[in-house]
Amino acid sequence: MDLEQAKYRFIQEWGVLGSQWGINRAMAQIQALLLLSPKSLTTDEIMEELKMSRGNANMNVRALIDWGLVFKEYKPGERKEFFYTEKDVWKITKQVAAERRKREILPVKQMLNEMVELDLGKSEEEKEFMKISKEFKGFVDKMDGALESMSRGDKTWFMKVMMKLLS
Amino acid sequence: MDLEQAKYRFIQEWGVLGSQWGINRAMAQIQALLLLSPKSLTTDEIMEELKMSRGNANMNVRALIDWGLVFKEYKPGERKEFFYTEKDVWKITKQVAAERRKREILPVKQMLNEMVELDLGKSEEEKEFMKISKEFKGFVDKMDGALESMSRGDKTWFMKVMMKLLS
DNA sequence: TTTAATTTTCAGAAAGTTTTGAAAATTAAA
DNA sequence: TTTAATTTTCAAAACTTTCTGAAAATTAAA
Repeated sequence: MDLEQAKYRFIQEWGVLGSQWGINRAMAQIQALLLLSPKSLTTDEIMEELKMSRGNANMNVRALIDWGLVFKEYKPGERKEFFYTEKDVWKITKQVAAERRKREILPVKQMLNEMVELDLGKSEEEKEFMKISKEFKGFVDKMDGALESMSRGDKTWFMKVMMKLLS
Repeated sequence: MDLEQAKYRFIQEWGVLGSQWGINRAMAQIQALLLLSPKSLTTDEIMEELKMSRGNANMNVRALIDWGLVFKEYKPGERKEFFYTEKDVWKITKQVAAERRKREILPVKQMLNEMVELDLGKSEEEKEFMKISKEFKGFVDKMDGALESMSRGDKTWFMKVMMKLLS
């Protein structure tokens, strides 16, 4: 297997993983390409390497920038924009955790907060609803705390929350 | 907000969360419905409550059973099958972690194992490829170890692996 | 200023996923 | 055995997401 084949395999696999995690394939592939590239790349190079349209490349580079995973660079004498990615896998993880927390956990927390405030509990069904809502709220709050400390990079706090979560 | 509205909101929100995590909406909604129900439900009740077709209900109940999250029950004198779900949120989490690990992490681990075995390293690009592959392999292996101990329910081991991951 | 390079946007097309509904298969009661 | 209830399957339809490509907007060199 030569570099081209290996790169292709890496990028494909990363794309599949991304799509299973709610990150679109093109976005994951662009990130993989930038990860493997020792230098920053232009939109045209991304298009060429990944065989995708300008629109697609542009939109997904923007999305990666929004996620705080990719950065723009200007080179002296060059008109085009160059893109590079964060390569520290732990920083990437923290960044993704922070973003997903904001986008996904927060709405669920909000919903559960509304639920536990309700004054239901007459019927069997209502009792079950309140019970599950409370249990889930407790869990989601702890999980969120763990994620929050993780994205803050506070290891001690993270371990503490994890211990609580596990007990 | 009465029970019906609250239930509806809970189920909808759970469906959205599911779809962001690669679990399809119907599957997440069925799980939510069963979570909130104090008794086990038939396919017809699921269809009725969630306004979905028999085919869809059947397929997704099967999928939940495959994931080890839902169980079948036969009631004496009843012809129909009744379904109920695991309600312990921590057990659910472990189960999901175990399944996703099997389905998603394993292929990536395998790919990375192939990559680090390659004998590349002449050009700058090849060096970068090997470097990133090795770093990612290290990270994914540790993450996988954490997940594995989590799904085994081995808290001590989980904390140990997490400590390593964080340092 | 023009002009040319580059980036962004977005409507429509393509691709992918989910859902339906009805027919086929299975199961168990009569 | 029938017969009827129930579950499963799957082709086609509906829906959702992603992608393209060309036009519009922006940027900066000439």
